[in-house]
Amino acid sequence: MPDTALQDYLKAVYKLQETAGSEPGPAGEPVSTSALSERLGVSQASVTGMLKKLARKDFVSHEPYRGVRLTEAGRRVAVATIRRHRIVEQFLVEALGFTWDEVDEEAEILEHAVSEKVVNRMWEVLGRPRSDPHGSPIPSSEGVIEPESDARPLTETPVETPVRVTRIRNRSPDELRYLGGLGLELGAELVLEEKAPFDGPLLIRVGGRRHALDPRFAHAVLVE
Amino acid sequence: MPDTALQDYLKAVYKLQETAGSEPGPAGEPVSTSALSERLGVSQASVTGMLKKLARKDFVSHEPYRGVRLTEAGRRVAVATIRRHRIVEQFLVEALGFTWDEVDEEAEILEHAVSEKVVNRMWEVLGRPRSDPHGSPIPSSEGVIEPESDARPLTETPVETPVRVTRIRNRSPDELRYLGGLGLELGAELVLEEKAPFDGPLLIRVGGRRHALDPRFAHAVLVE
DNA sequence: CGGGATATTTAGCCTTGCCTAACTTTTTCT
DNA sequence: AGAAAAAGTTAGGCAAGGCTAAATATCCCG
Repeated sequence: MPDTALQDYLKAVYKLQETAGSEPGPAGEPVSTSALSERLGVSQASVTGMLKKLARKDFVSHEPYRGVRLTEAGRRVAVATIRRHRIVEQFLVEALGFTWDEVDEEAEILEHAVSEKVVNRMWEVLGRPRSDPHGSPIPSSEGVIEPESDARPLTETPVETPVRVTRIRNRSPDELRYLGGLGLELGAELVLEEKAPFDGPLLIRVGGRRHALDPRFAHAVLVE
Repeated sequence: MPDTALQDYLKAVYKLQETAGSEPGPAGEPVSTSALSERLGVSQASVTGMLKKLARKDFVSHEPYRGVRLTEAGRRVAVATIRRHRIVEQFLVEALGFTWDEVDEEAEILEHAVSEKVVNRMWEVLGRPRSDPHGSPIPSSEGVIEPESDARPLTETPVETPVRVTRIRNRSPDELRYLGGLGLELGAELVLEEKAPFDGPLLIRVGGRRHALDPRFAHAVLVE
């Protein structure tokens, strides 16, 4: 695909706006050059260059020195890319027997190669799933993302109350395998037993077993 | 993928060596710059440039003004690319419900995006097929291509002898739909009723129906 | 408020793969 | 054979997307 880079940048802007706790799009928080540089593994100068191009094509609005935000057109491209990514992931797991830790890497490439026709067929064959193997919602072909009920990071859940894992926002195969090893899979029941004062490890109980959980992981685990 | 162009060139050299009736590889017929230019839809100058690069990397041997042939390394890359292409095509038809005329285009892109792991899983899920939707053999993962029994072009088959369609070497969706409309599908029985003297249309009978067949199509239909 | 630290942009360069135009080699045809 | 045609190569450019180094904005803190 010729616009692999373009899609990757827009997706990164989208996710960073989202991470900032804002609606990705013209109204959300702007995203800094350095954040994009880090996320994409590319020099800041390269980011600036690409942002100018994206701004010229009206996919982002760029105020020099103050970051970018997606335009409506940019948001559409980003969401379509995320849709392809998540459907491909789900397909790799459900139809081809991959494990959840292997699929992000593969999908990162396939999301740029798979046509709308192919991805829509995959989605049909899978029975029109609403989420991917990590519990992330699959946007509709019209670009709508169903809001996630009331899932919250494990770090913000009350102590001694049973909750269920609904989503795991983590892309590292190693870390996903580690979490899976603890029994932290989608749908797993768990109880938060002890929350460290500031940013220390959490103590959780999953399937009768107790584990200490690094807060960085815990933040990526959404429960309800 | 970074080496999309490289794979496309090597695949084209492979197919052109093969078309010349020779074993693709160091021993086969050399392929001309202009043949590659036409097949790849790229200027002759561009072909020359790329051939120099491929020669530098030892994927082809290039005698200036006299064409190129694949080295053993080049053959391996070409065959692996063809394997991915054909497995993807078969998968699109068998697992995703595409029709045989739609899949070449899609596979042309996916062949560069799909990892060995993914393509091998597809092949397993399909039940280890030996050929693709057009009857073309799927190379093994070691790069071996089973020789096709004694399939011959329809143009070289004796008159009034029933034969069976084993392969259709044609990539144009329009033409494939046209052939399908005549009943010329894999496995179809047909009889060649009349062969024009030099290069005129053939008269064939398929499933009780008689059709005139342009010799260019007829050459692409292999039978046994 | 001023200045150093940090973030961002600009300038200049590289590689890929493509292009056209001009030149050279090979082929073909009389 | 010898010239015209065809095929192939070289030269010079362009757009994409990267990079580093240098210049400039912004931020933050004493």
